[in-house]
Amino acid sequence: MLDAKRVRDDFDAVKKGLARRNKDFELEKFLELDVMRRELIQKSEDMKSKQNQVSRQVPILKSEGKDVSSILEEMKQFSAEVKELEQAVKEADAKIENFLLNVPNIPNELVPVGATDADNQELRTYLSPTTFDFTPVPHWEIGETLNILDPAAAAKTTGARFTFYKGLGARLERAIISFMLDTHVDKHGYTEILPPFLVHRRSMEGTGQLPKFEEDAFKIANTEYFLVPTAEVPVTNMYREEILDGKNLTISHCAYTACFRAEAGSAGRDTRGLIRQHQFNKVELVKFAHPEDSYAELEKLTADAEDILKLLGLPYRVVRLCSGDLGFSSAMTYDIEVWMPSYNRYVEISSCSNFEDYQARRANIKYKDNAKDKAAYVHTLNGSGLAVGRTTAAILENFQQADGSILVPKALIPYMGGIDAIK
RNA sequence: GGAGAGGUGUCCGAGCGGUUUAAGGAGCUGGUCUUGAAAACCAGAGAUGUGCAAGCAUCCGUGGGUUCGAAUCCCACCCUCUCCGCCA
Repeated sequence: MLDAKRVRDDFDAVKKGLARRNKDFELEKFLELDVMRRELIQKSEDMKSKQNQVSRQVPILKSEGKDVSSILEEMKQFSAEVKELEQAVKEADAKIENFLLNVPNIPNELVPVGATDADNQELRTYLSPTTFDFTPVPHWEIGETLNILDPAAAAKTTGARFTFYKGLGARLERAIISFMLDTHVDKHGYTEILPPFLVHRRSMEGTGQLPKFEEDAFKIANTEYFLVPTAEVPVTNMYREEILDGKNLTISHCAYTACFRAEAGSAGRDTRGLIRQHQFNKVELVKFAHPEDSYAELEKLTADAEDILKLLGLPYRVVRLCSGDLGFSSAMTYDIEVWMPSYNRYVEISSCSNFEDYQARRANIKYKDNAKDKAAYVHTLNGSGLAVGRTTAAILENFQQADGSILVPKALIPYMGGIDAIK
């Protein structure tokens, strides 16, 4: 969420920045609420101050043997008024918070203004789209032919948008998870986390999944638990309500979790294959950085995610999301898109974002370089490193052979127990 | 799931209705002393809101309540620990 003070003091700049999202957020309403709130605060605090003064006098007067009953009687009424005002302040606070929760982050200046993903800015490509001297087949067909994916079985046990991985399919998915984690830990210097797959409401709010996107989340019936839509939620909220030692920044974590998404509003899209599932595996990268370092860290994080695709030999490109495609909490996002032959286009496999202090303010994550410094909000970043199911799909499609077999990328062979092809 | 104990500042820990402006100790920061350090002594130190500022207000797990006044009393919830039960 945005800083109320910043919106108030730097109103025109904030309004201008947000205008690039092609939507009016009616910030003027905020100003009204803000004035109202501060008036109430002033009044209520003045009264509380008076109340405290009188209350301090009572024991003194009593010890002097004076009669205080008339004071107590008078204060009874006063106290009731204070309570009313306190309630009004609370309501005003809630209104402001509710308003700000519905205002997205201000896009970085580098973010191109645009409406849809067509306006995203391509920054670089790696390798050329894969060519075949035979007719390639989509990964869902490969999965069926090789008997390594079984969505029909999942339909029986669970429903649409789930799958069973079988045999070498399961092995491949597991190999990719291990390969990604090992690479990020050993080569890129991240600290591995294996978090809970369930979180409570406060965590979902801390990272901005709620309240705006409740319909996208799976909630466990009769509880306040949600299935994690991404490891970003538990890993970022690990540090909620903390003041971190600035010396320990940048903190870099990588985490594997299964991810669960309701995919409300995606009905009929990507219904076949591994591209859009209710449950999928992902290795996530999360960073907590000094504000002045956060954009350099975004470049590093994106490069670390790209490195996985390079090591696997998959063609991809990197785009900078335009303002219309930019996520609600993000100030700037790079999408990494892998070449997917069945789609005959690039498909998102990672989304690397700098949230600046937007998440940190909501989750109350601060840092101090020295004991005497004033605590300031950290910048949070995250990105997929990478989506595992989509990586499996990309490997099946890009490395398929004329005989229907799949060549296992060199980097994965050790993780496959030496198996170099799936037949 | 049952029974019990407990959550106080960076940490340990006292306080159980009004000089608490949260005792005391450790650690931390600065200073004195010292060639330097240690020790000793002195001083300082949090967060949030509000205000130009001085200041004021709030913060003792969380949320309510009682009271002129709550860390302290009452209610609900959360979490931790111990024992029992169950369990991968």
